Amino acid sequence: MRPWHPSGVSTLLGMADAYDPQHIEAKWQRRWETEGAYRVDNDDPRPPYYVLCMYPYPSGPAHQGHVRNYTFGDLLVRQRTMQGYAVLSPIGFDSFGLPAENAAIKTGVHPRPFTDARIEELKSSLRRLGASYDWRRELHSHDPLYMRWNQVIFQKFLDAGLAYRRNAPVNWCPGCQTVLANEQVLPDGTCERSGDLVTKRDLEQWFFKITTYADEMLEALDSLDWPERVKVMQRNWIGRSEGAQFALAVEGVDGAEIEVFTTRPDTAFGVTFVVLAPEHPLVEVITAPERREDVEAFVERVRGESDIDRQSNEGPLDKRGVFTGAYAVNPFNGGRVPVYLADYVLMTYGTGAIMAVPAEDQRDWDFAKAHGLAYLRTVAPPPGWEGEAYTGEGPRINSEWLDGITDTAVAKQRAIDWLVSNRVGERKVNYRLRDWLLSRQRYWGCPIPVLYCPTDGIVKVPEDELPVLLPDDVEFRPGGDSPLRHHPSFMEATCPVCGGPAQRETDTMDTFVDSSWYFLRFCDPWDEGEPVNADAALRWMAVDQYIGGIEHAILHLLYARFYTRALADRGLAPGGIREPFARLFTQGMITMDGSKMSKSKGNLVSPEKYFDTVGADSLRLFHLFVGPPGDDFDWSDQTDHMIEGCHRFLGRLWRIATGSVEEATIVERPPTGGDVEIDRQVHRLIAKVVSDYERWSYNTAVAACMEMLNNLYRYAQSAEGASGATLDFAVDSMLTLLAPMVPHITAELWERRHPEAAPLHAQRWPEADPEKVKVERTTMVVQVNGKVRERLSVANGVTEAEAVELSLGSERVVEVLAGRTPSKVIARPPKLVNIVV
RNA sequence: GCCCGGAUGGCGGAAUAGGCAGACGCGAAGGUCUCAAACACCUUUGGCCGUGAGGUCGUGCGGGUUCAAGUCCCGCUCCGGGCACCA
Repeated sequence: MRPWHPSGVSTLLGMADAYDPQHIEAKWQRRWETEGAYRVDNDDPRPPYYVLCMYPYPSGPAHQGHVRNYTFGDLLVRQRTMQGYAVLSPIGFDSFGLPAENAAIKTGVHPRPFTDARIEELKSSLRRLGASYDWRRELHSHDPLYMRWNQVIFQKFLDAGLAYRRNAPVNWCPGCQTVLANEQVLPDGTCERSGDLVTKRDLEQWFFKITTYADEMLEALDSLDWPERVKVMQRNWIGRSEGAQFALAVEGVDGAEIEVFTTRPDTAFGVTFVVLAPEHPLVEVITAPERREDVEAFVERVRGESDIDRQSNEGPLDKRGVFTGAYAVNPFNGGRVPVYLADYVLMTYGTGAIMAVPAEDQRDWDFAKAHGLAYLRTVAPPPGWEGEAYTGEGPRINSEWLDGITDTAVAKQRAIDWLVSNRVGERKVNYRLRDWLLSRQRYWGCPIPVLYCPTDGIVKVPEDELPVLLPDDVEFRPGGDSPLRHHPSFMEATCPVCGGPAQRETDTMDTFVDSSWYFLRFCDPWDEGEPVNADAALRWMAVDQYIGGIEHAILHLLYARFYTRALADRGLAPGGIREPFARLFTQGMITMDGSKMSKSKGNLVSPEKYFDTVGADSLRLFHLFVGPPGDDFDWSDQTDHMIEGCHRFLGRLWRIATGSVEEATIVERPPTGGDVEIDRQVHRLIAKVVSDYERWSYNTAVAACMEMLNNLYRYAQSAEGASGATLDFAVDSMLTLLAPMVPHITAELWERRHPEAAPLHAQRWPEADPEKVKVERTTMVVQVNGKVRERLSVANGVTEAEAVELSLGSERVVEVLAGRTPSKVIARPPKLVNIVV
């Protein structure tokens, strides 16, 4: 059916059925899937493009945050496909994790069927949204095959020393009944998941040596096309600091040396005391007998403090430290300085001991003051300085061979040179980043594939026995102790080395392990010989566009960067692949009354009811239109109205594309000025939408389409009527531009208009004719003293002289000037002339 | 404390390179169609003054640069995020 009556003047009311989103959305979803429209093979000849949204934790039907995330991703998939790329668009589910296990404890339903049901619900939502994936590549982290590779990789890391086990003070969440990585503890000392106060425990735990890559990951950040704030967060988290490390001998204690790390070796002549962390192993060795009682009481008190107490820099400083009675010798000048303990010195950073220079460090100053300790300036403050510690630039003093040097960098270098040549110290770089604690004392995760043998120690489960699966016949009890610890047939094993009885590891892996390499597996999820197929990875990696929430700025994104490198260096992925995600986009959160939507708050707004009423296209359009994709959006009473507004727009699109606009007049005629103007507007629209898509400005792209549609209605309803050819070109162009945003309605309308042509998703992305994008005439603003007084229509190529002449000659300007002579005229043809009097 | 980001009508937001502030949408008011409603459509919609033409003020606050500032500079306020005894 051709939409416009082919001859003469006609009114086309009631020629077509009304817009019925439910019907057409189901139809096209079915068709895309049976056709495999978004399947892509690894030998596809088109240029590759990899789009990935962070795979979701399956918590049931989608919420608005999912809708937003997957709409952005789907838009890009569809647009790049129309642009001629082979687009890899996989999806999977981050299906291990605590909520399923907590549900099991509460209801008795095993996590596996529980999780599988939630996955089906979420998949149904994604399908109803119209998101286009290569479903053949679907991946679940709890799939035995994926678990197997997870375990193989773990063992390779173990062989390489990248995974290791040690006893360490670790973060324990009483709510989750498990340990947490540092990254999972919020700044206020609570668990990022449960909100419970995290405590410290000494436990044997598994770690990944992420610190090996600290420097490389820090440096490579510069090369990533990521939001600057995410890069800043990662830089801070890695926390590189350069300095020196050296030892101070302890007076009267043979062999006892205190290693300190400092970023200011240039101030070492000003050391007036040394401070150890209360947990420092030397404390017992060096404490003087007469100080023992006080020191032990102090250590005991600090041990009982939570991390938060310890890190809150309140409380009187004289109570936060204690004298050990020992003295250390400063190698720089032989100075004898007292050794203190203080709770603010952390055993986990640097060497657990610091040299204190009160004159150049405010903390040390405060501590010195509270304990009546001396200070010695080694950097001369400027004249008239009345402050306390001075951390600025100035000439060195009281520092023997450093005296007179003003440049801090030079002084540091000299100090380090001195340390090295005298063999008392070295240059040293320290990081805030700690190794990644990956073991979890929970059931619903990937088992760590090792055994403990009384004779052979830690032994890998033989590869042909992998994966170590989770037993199903387990009992979930309140209190949260891992059911694996109460499952004899799981725990009892045979040592593959000696054949004797061994005990199986009952800890499972942090679920962030699963998500640290899934994007590599997607490249070839069928490979049965190795976790990552090298050819496929070389073809698709890195992910060209990764899309997800800002909440993963550190956790997931840092772990994935580590894993990619670690796999590459172990030969498990091509060595050239260092960075997993070339471009990252972090979309804003959907909030309600300013706080995050969540099941527990009961403020979820289900997308399902919109699918059932206005349809997925209207909801998608709303999420694209409502504001910049990177900004948060607060859901409110008004939101439904805005969604209806988007639905209204689609209704108008439907009517104009099916030729059922009231009082529209369509004519066949040689092009008039009005026809040409509409044609030019369409080309400008194409150019705008294309550039808006590239700069993540979907809201303005939608606005431009709405404006165009308004113009088309005015055009079609005008007295002169619309040219059928012009209108057809305009409508077809709009359908193409809108296809990535609202795929169902556009596909349906395209099919109705062009039943014999290829479907819309197989059409080429339009290109604007640069000649037609150019503007011929512009409205030039004429200002007098910076105030707009007149608008003149001028040719685009108007010269400066012409523009000035036109402006000064305009009736209105003459009137406003009222005889005054301009002192200055600024002309910026063809946009603006400003006359100054 | 340090580092990022932000503040524009009643609301969400636009202004991409210093050059027409408020695009587009929502809401509101009035109207057309209808027996009525729904749908749809039309008009108005930053404040103040003015019947009108028009004038004037206006982008968190105070200064500045410029012919011209939401945009640049200096100094603040408030909101959001990150880091924080890290030696």
